[in-house]
Amino acid sequence: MDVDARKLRILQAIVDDYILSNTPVGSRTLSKTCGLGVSSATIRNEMADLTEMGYLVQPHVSAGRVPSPKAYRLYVTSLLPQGMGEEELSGARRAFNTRVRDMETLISQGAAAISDLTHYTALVLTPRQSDLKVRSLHLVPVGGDRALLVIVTDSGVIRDTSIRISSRLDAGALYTIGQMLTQRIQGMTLRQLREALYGYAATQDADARVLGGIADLAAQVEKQTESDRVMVGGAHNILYYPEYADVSRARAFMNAIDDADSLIALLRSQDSGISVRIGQETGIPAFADCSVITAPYRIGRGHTGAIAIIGPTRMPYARMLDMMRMFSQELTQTLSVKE
Amino acid sequence: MDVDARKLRILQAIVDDYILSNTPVGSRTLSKTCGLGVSSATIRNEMADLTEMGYLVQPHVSAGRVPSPKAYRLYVTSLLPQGMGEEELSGARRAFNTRVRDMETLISQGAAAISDLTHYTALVLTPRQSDLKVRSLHLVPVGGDRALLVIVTDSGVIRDTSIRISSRLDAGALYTIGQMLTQRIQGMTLRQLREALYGYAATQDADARVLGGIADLAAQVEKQTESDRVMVGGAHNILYYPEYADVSRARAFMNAIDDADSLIALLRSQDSGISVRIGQETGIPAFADCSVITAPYRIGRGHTGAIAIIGPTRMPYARMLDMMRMFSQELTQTLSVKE
DNA sequence: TGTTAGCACTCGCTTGCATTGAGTGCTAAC
DNA sequence: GTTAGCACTCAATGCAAGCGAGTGCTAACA
Repeated sequence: MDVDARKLRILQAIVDDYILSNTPVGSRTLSKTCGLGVSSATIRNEMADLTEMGYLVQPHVSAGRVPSPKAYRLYVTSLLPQGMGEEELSGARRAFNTRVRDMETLISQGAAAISDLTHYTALVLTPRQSDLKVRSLHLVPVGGDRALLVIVTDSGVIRDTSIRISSRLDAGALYTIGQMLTQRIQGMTLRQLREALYGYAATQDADARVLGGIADLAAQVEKQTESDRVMVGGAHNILYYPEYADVSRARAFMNAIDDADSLIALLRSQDSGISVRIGQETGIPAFADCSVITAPYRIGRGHTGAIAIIGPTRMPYARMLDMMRMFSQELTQTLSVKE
Repeated sequence: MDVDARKLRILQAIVDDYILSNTPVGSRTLSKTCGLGVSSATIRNEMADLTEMGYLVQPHVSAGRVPSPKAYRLYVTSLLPQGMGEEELSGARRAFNTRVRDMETLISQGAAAISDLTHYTALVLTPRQSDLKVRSLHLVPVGGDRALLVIVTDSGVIRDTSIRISSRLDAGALYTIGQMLTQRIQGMTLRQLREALYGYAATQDADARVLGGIADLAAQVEKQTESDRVMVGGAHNILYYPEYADVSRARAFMNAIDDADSLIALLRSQDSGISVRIGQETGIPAFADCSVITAPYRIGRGHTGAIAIIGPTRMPYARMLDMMRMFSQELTQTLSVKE
């Protein structure tokens, strides 16, 4: 059987309607709204075909039809209606830009901003940083046996962590050490830096030995550069969707959202462009009834972090794709202008 | 009418039972569990008295009794049963300490740790820092027209923010400026520092002028020191309590949790010790059915930050008070050992 | 005087049943 | 190929009956 133009039109109307209403859509209402000028009976015949082909599902025999994941897939791939108007989009762009001005606020507020603007749960994956080049390294005493390690990279990104130092070195000594180390490591990638630090620790290099906590330092760099971080915003937006009126489903969702590792895997597994994953395609059981829209953003030339929103499969895809595309562009631009 | 010993005993049994079961407790079950060896009829008489006195509430005439906020208040004040055993408590202490080792992790993970261990929603209020004394100030170039400002205080706490600097100063120049400023401001409180910076900006002091962004700097210091920050952890723990099986209640709760200002007010309004606020006492309408346990923690000698948990009024107070007391002690100790 | 057994009564909850109505599939006519 | 008509299905709604946990009251008892 073939999916002809009229079937497509009807399918699109069903998805559009269902996205708004969240109730199975019947043939009668459809005959009025889809604009084909055919009667409900005709629609019924077409719907029967679409059901047989797996695009529609009937909750029960006397209910309307609900789009299947397969229908959403087709819809996203080739049936997207008009997206957001330009004026609406630029409003959102302004709202977004007032909240995300640099890498720092991206990490702390980006997820919140995206979730506020989309009303979905938002994820921000920080860029994998092991390929960034080191520009300089600084040590700042913070009292006791701890110092703040600041690594400035290529794209202005800072990795700062507090590390232990063996003895009470004063600010001047730490500054000198920082300068010294900077000279040695300038231009290395963070990955190389980490390896070099482990090398220093092993060979007891005279200069490096000054820092008692050199191994600690290397370990910190490793931890910071290897493990991506993912920030979640607006997880409880999910409570506004009737699909999650049942608290146990909301709980399952929240638990999945808490599992940073699988979220990272989810965001890392994207292809280079913006992508939509529907239902099972997410690969996470708790998101079987959800869709995930992922978009990359870039820092400097190397790739790449990712942003994502998660919501019920019933999602206004056209709008959300516009939004995510815009966020991605704005972020990439904002973060590379910094350099 | 008098609240004699037996009434107290019965009230305590009712609260204990209700905390576990979340169902109105009847006279029959009570006569078996409260250990007084009296019949249900006697209990009924006592319960009638307690109801009249406002300690108990009947959802409807043929249901058991439910403790009123007044009952919880009495319970917390003078009826607390045995708290946690020492071995159980020290287990929790270990779990907590492996997750919160310093100020930094306190801010980023403290709320998560507390909520995980208590299964309630946890709040961490960062200490008001305007009274901390400045030990040193450092500037680290991070590319472009931005520098990282690190202020090291009295208690090893770091406030770091990125500020704009007018021209491209290299690391050496920034270091010198940092040293210079450190000499001038050492020993000031953060509040004094802020005022001094505004002073510099106004008088065009020769040394300070080097920093084009001095006003920016002052503003940042003000922002960082004046506005308390509150971190929330485990907000969705609330979904595990049947009191919030209705999603609209969960939503209301989440919205209240998102209102940082009122949370800060809530945590700031505590007295010096550990405190329990029940229902209306919280002063936040959305928490009318909740209790909040607040505990202060100290950094150095000045006070103080606060931690809190929020959950349904039906809360195992004895355990939670033990826990919060322990968290508070551990934090205070961990953070002052740092010095 | 305090305690207890007994009993009628209340009322939320569950179960079962009939009704409703939106929506379907099928058939026959256009 | 399209449409009108019709019988059928089934979730949802409303209603009544029965159940049972729990109460208040009264009378008897220690």
